[in-house]
Amino acid sequence: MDKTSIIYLLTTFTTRYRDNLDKLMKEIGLHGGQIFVLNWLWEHDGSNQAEIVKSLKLTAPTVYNMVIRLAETGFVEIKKDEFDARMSRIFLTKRGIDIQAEVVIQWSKFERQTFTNLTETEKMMFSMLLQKLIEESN
Amino acid sequence: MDKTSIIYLLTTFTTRYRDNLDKLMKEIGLHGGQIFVLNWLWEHDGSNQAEIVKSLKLTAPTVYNMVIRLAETGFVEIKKDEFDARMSRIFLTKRGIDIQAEVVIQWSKFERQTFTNLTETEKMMFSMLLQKLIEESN
DNA sequence: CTCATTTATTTAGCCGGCTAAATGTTAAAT
DNA sequence: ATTTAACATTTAGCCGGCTAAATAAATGAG
Repeated sequence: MDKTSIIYLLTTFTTRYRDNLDKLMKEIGLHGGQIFVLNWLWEHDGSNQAEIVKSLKLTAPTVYNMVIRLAETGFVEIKKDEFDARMSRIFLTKRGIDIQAEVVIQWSKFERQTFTNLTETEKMMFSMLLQKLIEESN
Repeated sequence: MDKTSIIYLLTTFTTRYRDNLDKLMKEIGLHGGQIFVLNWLWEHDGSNQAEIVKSLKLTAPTVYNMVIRLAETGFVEIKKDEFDARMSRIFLTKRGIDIQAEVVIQWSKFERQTFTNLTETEKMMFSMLLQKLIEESN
């Protein structure tokens, strides 16, 4: 349980990581989590919340809040489905579409910044290990 | 920006990771973040908040809230410092001391569970890469 | 000694996670 | 046709992060 333990390292890293993501996205008027919702919508405009929940492996209330905030800031619009009154569909606004270019820039800036200290080989190794770590928790 | 991107993997993993930690610690009546505060106090009983902030690399309000909650649930006690009225010192209660044994058990259970899919070599590799990743962000 | 600065904590408010439980709607079973 | 089950969303409330700004107390400069 000392500070060089892998759990300690991981916890420190994950906190820092999310914070850095947030800071970079804040520069273009977005919050850290929102880009994943947008990223899904860029390929699946008009999704309902349930699809986003499934795709991002988050819970309904989490996605609900993110969608609401994206709507409040004008990146998406929420419309009731005409056939199924239970669900609503999320549509990108012009702003939601246009922001993609900026997100791509920040995204790659973030990736570069996060992995500066790693060689390309190390990065691939890290990616491979992450995949193994994720697989298990399914 | 596709789903196999390393940023995606990392975000998925970090979310899952924190959630798993929380679930395991909940079993013994603690929240995920609290064990790091306790872990510091087990070695530095009577610290003030500022020391915890520095040690865990978090912000003052974050630590403040965690300490308050630990006090509310009876793991620590907060006492005003006799010489410096600005600060208070955090002392472990009997409960705060006794919980250590259980935390150690959950901690190692968590580590085992998180890294089941990795060989010992891979785990060391992962740890080494993490250290590199953390160093940079200082 | 006084006043400005630093230090330690607290308050208020936001985001991204979560669980539990309430609504409302649709689909399925009998 | 009615009742039950499943589904999609919403509400309420909590934790762990954060920033910005308010207190309050101690320290340092002159």
